[in-house]
Amino acid sequence: MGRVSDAKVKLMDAVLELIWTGSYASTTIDHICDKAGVKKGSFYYFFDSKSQLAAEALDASWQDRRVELDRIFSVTVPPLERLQKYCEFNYKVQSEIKAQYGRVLGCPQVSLGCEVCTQEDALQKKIQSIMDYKYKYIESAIRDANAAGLTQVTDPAAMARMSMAYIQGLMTQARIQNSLESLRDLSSGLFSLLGVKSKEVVAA
Amino acid sequence: MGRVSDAKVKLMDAVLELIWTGSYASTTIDHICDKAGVKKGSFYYFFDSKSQLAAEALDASWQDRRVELDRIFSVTVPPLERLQKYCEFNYKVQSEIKAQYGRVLGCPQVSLGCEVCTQEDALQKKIQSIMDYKYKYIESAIRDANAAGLTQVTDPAAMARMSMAYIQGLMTQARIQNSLESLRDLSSGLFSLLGVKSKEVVAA
DNA sequence: ATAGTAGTTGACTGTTTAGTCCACTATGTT
DNA sequence: AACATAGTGGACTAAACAGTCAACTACTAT
Repeated sequence: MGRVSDAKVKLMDAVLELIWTGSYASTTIDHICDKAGVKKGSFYYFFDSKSQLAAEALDASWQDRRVELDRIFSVTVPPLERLQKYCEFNYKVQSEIKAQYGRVLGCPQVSLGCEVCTQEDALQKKIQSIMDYKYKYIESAIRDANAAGLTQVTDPAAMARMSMAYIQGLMTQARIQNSLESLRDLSSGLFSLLGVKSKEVVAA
Repeated sequence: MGRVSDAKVKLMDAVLELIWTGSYASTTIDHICDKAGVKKGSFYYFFDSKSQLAAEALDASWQDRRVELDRIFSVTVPPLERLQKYCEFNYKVQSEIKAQYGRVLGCPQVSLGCEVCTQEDALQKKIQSIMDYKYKYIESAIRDANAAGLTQVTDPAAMARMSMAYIQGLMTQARIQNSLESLRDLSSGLFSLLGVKSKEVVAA
């Protein structure tokens, strides 16, 4: 009953794009509404604040991304190949983003998390929980690689965080430098970190 | 001639602290002036804009940091020990920051660079140039390690960037999680990345 | 001691911002 | 057809914001 609307979706799309191509604090509610083609009255009809919108948008976007990660990290794929594919996937995403926006934009969780962690508690917690999911993909792949005798990682959880730090670090570099170069060969560093020789990876 | 002033220094200190503990865009000129105990008229007497102030402050702060890095990366120190000391230094700095502010704040260049790179060109270039200096310390240590037969890194420049990505990635994680934990053992991952066995490091 | 100058002050402008409010409109349901 | 209701529009307020300016003050070189 009543009229139907896609304003909510439009606002969520707009806020993500504005934050990613710019920053959280520089993204105003007016900008979001302009970009979404939605009036402020409608904004406040659906959301209480920018941070609530951002949190919901982040969550929705993560639900989409999750599907792709589940495919990449399928347990039917050999563990080191999962990591290899994940590196390639990151490169692919950033290439497409650069083609679309003319800029490498890096990891949205890192950029946003880094900016708001001291100021927006609810958002920070949302980002933290998304990151925790991401660690689990890597951690599980490492455990499986250990089980297959491909690695001898003593603390897979800690190594998963290190691995993500390495990947996210290069993604952040890529954003700051606006260059895809350092992302081309993401996996070789990752495998060094895991103590895997390149030959073993090719074999796997 | 005329009266003397420390307002410029106070403004530079204030802007760095506000950006680091918060973010660039959320730091207003009024906030900076309040924190520095300086009136806005004086701000505009010394600086044209927030971005100019930030760039000068960043540069001044880098000149201080440089002295410490020159000591840590002294060529009289064995190359792998330099890297070890650099990791320990990063941990020490973040510990002190956490003791002072109640938060881990990570690397200021990364946080700021990540936030402003799509919006503030002059600032972005300043940050880029500081980062380029940082890469050189690592790169040189890697070359020296190669020469000493401690590593066999084929592209020291690329590996320096990877190494910094790893360190900065963990620093960013530490900021987002507000935890020093992942920084405790920064060096072991770094040495894995470089293909060095821990025993060789201890020996060095 | 005083003149010239570097630096300070606070009041001022206009703009952007978040957030409110309510009359209005479109749509599914009966 | 008309009612109930989900969603819209736009005008409004108050606060925060960047930036300006001219009168003022304190210092130092002579």
